[in-house]
Amino acid sequence: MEATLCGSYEHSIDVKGRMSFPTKLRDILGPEFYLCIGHDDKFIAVYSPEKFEEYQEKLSSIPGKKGSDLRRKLLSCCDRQIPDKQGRILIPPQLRKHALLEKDVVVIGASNHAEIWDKKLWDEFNERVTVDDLSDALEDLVL
Amino acid sequence: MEATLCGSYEHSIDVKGRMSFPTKLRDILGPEFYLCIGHDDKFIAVYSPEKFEEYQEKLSSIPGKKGSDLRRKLLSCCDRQIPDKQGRILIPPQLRKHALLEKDVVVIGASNHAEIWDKKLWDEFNERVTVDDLSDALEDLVL
DNA sequence: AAATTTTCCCACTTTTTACCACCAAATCTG
DNA sequence: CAGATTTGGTGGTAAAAAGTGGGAAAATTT
Repeated sequence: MEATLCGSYEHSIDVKGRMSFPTKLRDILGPEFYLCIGHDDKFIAVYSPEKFEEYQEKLSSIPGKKGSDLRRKLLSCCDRQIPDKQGRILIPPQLRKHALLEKDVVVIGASNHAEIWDKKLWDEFNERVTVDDLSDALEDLVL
Repeated sequence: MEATLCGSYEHSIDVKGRMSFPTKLRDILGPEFYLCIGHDDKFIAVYSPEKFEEYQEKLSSIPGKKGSDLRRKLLSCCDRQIPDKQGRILIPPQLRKHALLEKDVVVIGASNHAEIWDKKLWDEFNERVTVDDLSDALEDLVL
């Protein structure tokens, strides 16, 4: 079993559109990974090649017009990234726009994938979603 | 069956954010462990890699937006720690904030995990919760 | 072919991490 | 019971790694 992606890391996008990707997450994800549209909020989802493969297969299994529209929409934004020697990646403009990334960003680990958030939006998320609010869901979680 | 984590140990966090982790608990937990948000009070929960794995899998099983919010919220704060040669670990700022850790802390063993409390909060807990108050739950407990 | 954009790499700065040495407390031994 | 030894805890320093800015080379476009 591969290690779990976790933790949060603050970085910033420079004038060239580059951002350094957290070393600890890179160590787990491997030398290359895929940037995709995040589904249930405004962020960029980061998958290892294996996870990306799974993602794609799931997409392919959706039938009809809805399926092909979805594939078009989602896959057209995906981008394979190989960090440079300094561990930086380039954020494509469409994804940057989708996730509303300005300058300061937060990268978080979320078990099988990572997520890139604009810092402001992440701070808002953290204010909006508190551990107390989720406590009912947490009751079953005690080890 | 591995040994039970128990006892309480007073330590303090130095200017660098380091604290020495009790030797007796380290001997049981092993060479590395995970720091996570404590759920039902203000503290840091400490899990062995195996327990953390379980924790993560339980989290992954929660469906829907609530599930992904929960994973985001909780896993973004988790941190894998390997104590240095002196047995010290580094407390990440978010977790320190969550558990309201100032300088003096108490580490307690709680069977399958450990907990890091701010000393003040732990003292308050001990005043608030007495064995007498819990006596009804204790009746079935006689060996 | 010139200019602009993109990619890759170098070097400096800052942060992090690992190690070393000292101090205190507890334990052991004569 | 007292000195000695070992073990655990703390502060500080040095080395390593990560992060950032900038510049040169390659590729692309006009």
